[in-house]
Amino acid sequence: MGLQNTMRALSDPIRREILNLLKGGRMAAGDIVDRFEVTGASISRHLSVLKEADLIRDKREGKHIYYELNASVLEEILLWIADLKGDEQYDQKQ
Amino acid sequence: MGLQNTMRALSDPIRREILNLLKGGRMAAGDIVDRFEVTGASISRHLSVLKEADLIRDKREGKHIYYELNASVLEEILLWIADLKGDEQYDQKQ
DNA sequence: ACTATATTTAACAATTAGGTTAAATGTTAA
DNA sequence: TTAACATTTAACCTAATTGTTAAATATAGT
Repeated sequence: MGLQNTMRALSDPIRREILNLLKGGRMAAGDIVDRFEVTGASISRHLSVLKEADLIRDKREGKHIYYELNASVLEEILLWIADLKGDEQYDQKQ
Repeated sequence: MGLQNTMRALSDPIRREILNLLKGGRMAAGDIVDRFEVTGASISRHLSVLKEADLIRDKREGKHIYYELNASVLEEILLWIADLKGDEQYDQKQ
C-alpha cells in the first residue's frame, strides 16, 4: 500500500537480501532463516514487513510456508526515481 | 556511500518531498523549511541525512545555504530494483 | 491423542530515528 | 563590534525498529 510502505520495507539490509534470495525462486521460511545469522523470529517479522508492503506473497504447503517475490510493486518506486532523475525515457515506458 | 545510506535516506516521506522540491531547482534551506510544518532544526537534520547519502549538495552563498539535487546517486537503486524485477531492458541501458 | 516440525506471535530490552527548544555558528551590514 | 538574520548543532524526549527468548499456532505422522 503505497510508496511509504515499500520504501520502509526496502530500507533494511536484511529485507533487501531476502528479496534478492527470492529472485532465484520461492523459498520456505526456514530456508530463508538458514541464510542469516539472526533468529527465525526475527526473520519472520522481516517477512511480515515485506508482506505488508506486498513485496512478497506467501503460500502454505503442508508444514512449510513458501515465500515468493512480487516485483510488480517495485514499478511505483522505479517511476518515482526515474521522475526525480528526469529520466523521460524510462518514464514513458509502461 | 552505498545503497544502505541511499535507501535509508529515501525511507522518510519528508526527505522524499524535499527531493521532489529540489527537482524544480536549487533552494535555500529556509525556503525548504517554509514548505513543511516541522521546525527548521528538524529539516536541517533531514538535509544532513540527504547530504550524507550524497542525494543533495549544498553551497553557501552569503547568508543562505542552497541545496540542490544530485540525482546521479539514484542510478544504483534503479539498477538494484531493475535487477530484482528482472528488467533486462533497463539493466542494459547506460 | 501425542510428538515432532515449521513458523508466527508476545513480551521485553537495546538501539535508532525524528521531533522540540535553546544555544552556537557563520555572514552581512550598520 | 554589535545587531540581525540564516542555518546548524546540542540536549532532551518519545516513538518506532530490531533483536532475543519463550509461548502459541498449525500441520503431519505415529
